Amino acid sequence: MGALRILIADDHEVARRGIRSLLETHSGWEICGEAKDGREAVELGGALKPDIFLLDIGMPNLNGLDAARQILAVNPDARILILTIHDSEQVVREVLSAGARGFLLKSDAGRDLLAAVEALQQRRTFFTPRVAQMMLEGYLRPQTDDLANQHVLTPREREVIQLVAEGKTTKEIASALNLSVKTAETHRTNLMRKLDLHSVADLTLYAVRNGIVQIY
Amino acid sequence: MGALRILIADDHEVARRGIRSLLETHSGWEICGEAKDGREAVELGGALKPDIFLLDIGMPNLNGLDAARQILAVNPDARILILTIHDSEQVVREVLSAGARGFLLKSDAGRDLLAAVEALQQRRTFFTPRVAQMMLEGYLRPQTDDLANQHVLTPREREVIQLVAEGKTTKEIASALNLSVKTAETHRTNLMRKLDLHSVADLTLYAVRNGIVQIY
DNA sequence: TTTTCTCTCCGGGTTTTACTGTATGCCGTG
DNA sequence: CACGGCATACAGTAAAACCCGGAGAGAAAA
Repeated sequence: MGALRILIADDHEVARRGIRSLLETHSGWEICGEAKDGREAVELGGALKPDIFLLDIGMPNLNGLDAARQILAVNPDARILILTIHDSEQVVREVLSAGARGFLLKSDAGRDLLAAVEALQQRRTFFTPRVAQMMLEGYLRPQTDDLANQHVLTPREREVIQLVAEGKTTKEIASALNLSVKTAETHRTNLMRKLDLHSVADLTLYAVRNGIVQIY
Repeated sequence: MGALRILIADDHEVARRGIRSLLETHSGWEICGEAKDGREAVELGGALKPDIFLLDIGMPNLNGLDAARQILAVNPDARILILTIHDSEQVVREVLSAGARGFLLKSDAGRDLLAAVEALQQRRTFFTPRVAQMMLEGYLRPQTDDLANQHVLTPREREVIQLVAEGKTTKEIASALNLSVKTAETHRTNLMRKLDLHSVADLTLYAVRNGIVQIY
């Protein structure tokens, strides 16, 4: 059997070079092509028939998720690994619904990329523990897709995290929501446990990332 | 004369690899070190005395702009090239005021990185036409309240607020900056007094709004 | 030179968080 | 109906954050 043929799609040349350089340390793998956006990835995918597609999400012309859907529509056996800088639950869910077999943060790529490609080579899936955790908590229950984010946190918890992220103390939150201080505390505790976060700053960044509070 | 010694700082290993791979195509250049955040860049800079620093802006622990300021404070002859994904006028202005000799978008890096490093090697500056245009527009315009805000905080305070916004406890901050816990506390207190903010969440939002921490 | 600013450090105090539990009623699904 | 998830509420503890002071060294500005 021949080498495992991999197609890389990323709009940044330095990123493609970095990925290529990392993958080339592994024998038996071949970078059969590079695409600078999703459209090119789809076209090259049809022409080159790679075994594995390595797609960035944020690309011009056609993003990686829509590219994945198009690739899979033509070739359902394509193995797709999504590589991106974003890691909100919303993104994770979209990645999964697009049909990707793996998902990797760019910040983790240095450590996990080889393992991820190996997993896909052996027709397994690859998700970092953090993403796997999100999947367990969010995706396994029936998803109504559009309001997906709401399903991880309860409505009450979303109210609370917004107030936390806006700088309110627990006492102020309790007062604003007509709760006892103890109840507000419980919601905070549950939020931190659910999201595996352990400080107000982390909760605030989560709220920003997920559009629960407005930055501007 | 020896090789031109270059230090690379980027929190993503794939990015560092890509940059390294690109620079290694040029003879007479040597990557003397890699840093995964600004603090490491400052430390390695002191130890290795590179000719050129290649700094990403969005990095944990210490961002590239504050790292540039610290490096230049110790070694005013350091040549610094900023490499980033953001290209707002505000960012350009901060890059210039930090004392960088060059500024490059990551999306342009594949095309322009070698030329940029060459420019700095010859003790010239490098700015892409797009950035040069922004400089012209940005400098003609009197500074808005942004820059004023910038000067409200001391460099030390910016370091502290970044770490606070990244979810570090006061103890962890003290340890990271080699301070007593009391000193770290004082900086926190002063930050809150200066900015008229009164919670970690408010500090975090301030840091996000002012680009001291990266959201993604 | 005097003044101001920055960074450093400390004592002593109160308030708030973070975390671990327990518990009760409500409500919708299977 | 039983079960699970949700919202509610409480007890208690250790840690952290917050806030009030003060103070010295060194650098920069007036």
